[in-house]
Amino acid sequence: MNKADVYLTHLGLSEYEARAYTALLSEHPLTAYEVAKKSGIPSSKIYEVMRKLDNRSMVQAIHGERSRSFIPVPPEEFISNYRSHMEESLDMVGRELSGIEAGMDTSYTWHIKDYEGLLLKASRMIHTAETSLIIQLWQEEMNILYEALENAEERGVKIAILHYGATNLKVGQVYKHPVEGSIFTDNNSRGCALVADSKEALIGKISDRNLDIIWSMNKGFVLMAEDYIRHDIYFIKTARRFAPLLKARFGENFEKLRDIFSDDIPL
Amino acid sequence: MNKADVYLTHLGLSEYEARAYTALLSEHPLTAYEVAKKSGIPSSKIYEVMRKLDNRSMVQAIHGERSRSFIPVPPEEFISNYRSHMEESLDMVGRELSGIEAGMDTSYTWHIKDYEGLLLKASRMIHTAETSLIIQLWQEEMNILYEALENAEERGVKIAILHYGATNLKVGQVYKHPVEGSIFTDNNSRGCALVADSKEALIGKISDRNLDIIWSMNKGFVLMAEDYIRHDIYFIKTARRFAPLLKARFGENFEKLRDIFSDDIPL
DNA sequence: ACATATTAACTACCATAGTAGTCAATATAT
DNA sequence: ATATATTGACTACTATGGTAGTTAATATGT
Repeated sequence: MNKADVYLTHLGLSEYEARAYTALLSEHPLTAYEVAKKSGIPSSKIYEVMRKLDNRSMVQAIHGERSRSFIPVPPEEFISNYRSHMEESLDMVGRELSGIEAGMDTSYTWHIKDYEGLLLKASRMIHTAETSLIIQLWQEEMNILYEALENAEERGVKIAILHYGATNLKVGQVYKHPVEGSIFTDNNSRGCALVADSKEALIGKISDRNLDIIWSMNKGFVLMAEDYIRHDIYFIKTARRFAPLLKARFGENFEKLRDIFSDDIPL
Repeated sequence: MNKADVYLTHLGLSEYEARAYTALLSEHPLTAYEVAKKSGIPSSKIYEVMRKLDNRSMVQAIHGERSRSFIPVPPEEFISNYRSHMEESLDMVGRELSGIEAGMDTSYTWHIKDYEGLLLKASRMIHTAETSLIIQLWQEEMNILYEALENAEERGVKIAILHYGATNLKVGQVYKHPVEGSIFTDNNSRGCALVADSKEALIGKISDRNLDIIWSMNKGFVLMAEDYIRHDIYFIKTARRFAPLLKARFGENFEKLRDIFSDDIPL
């Protein structure tokens, strides 16, 4: 099974169906038997498989004198059909579920287990944000979410980013964190925090193969997360502005001052 | 199983999974056992079902003192996640298949069996048209395809429509066919023809429960279909312009003149 | 030419996995 | 003790992948 077939099975085709379709795409018209040979599908199975593909309107039988051959729908057409089916179903699900749904939950926490889940949640938050986004991220995640952020900014969402690592971000108000000495450089893990519209927050830690992310709309949690990022930003602004002075007064170790200044984060 | 559940199964959930999810949506948090009661799922199955929903990240277990309860992901989030998965798969399929695909087929004819297939094919043609669309449709299909046509016109596609039945279309150049006496009013069936970019054509007949539609990129076929519609349009224009004169000369029956005038269809 | 392979088209049967459904067998709680 | 909660064992149905076998046409060899 090649890559294309794998993805086709993701779309609901059986392995044989996928293989028959891709085989037919690469050369057509072919008789069922020829498709079997080309695809490695047991020739005994091929008729059933072609019948199913025909029912899905993915192939079309053309009748000759004594043989029946098949041609495939062009992939773009299959894709476009599939998409419109999907959108319709999603639409209906949305419509129906909105009727069922009880008042949204604002107190529980959601524990995200995998990296993909994290990115999905973060994307969704950025996409649905209406007024503000406060974000603390590292390069890796930032790269993935960057486009969504540009998009949000265009919509008029105010964005503040506390960025760890090299940066030349062109979106929102960016504060570069002096990575050295941060709690987040310990043991191969990096932090990650995101607050949208002061309504929902995601916060957690990404280790090499280990995720520990929490999302919630719980008001206390959101407030905490927001302040957590905000304070770090204040600290940076403070440090940036008063570094020489502070160093002179307190030595190199002036982190305790991080929450003294709390005036002008643009939100 | 209610409507929502049916649509959820279309998206790949099992019946139990769908029922458990919707039950949980309508009230949460609930323990597995409570979900079973509420949804009518055998309580012996509910733990397995909840585990699956958990794996799909559609529900989240929250642990209390002595009981484990569940909360659902908000439907919008489920839908948004599902969609992004789908789009990704479709994207990959498109990418992979474009490598496989042999040169597109221009000689075979495609026989469309069901009304849905017709609409899908027609929509796709309208959406991918680049320069021109010549269309002959009745009210029913026109209503469904209208939006796609507006869209095409905005893209700069030239559109000529031969429309059967009452019309106040605001898209393209519209010719209203004097339905009375047309071959298409016979025995409860109506015609249907569509040519895009002079490259692909769809033509056929829609009876009450019977479809007989052919699509092809075969050059002869396309030419034929295009002329077929065009001639009908010429006839209308002719009739419209010279009706009194013609009637005076040939009587009421002047249909044979339909292909004398062939000057100014705007394509 | 006649027997023997090979190809083509198609049916039948089996094993496995997932889902729906039933029936106990235990825990745990009040 | 009795309602509540959880697990396990087992049946039935269906979809899928896989193997075997049947029949007819087409080639091939001597």
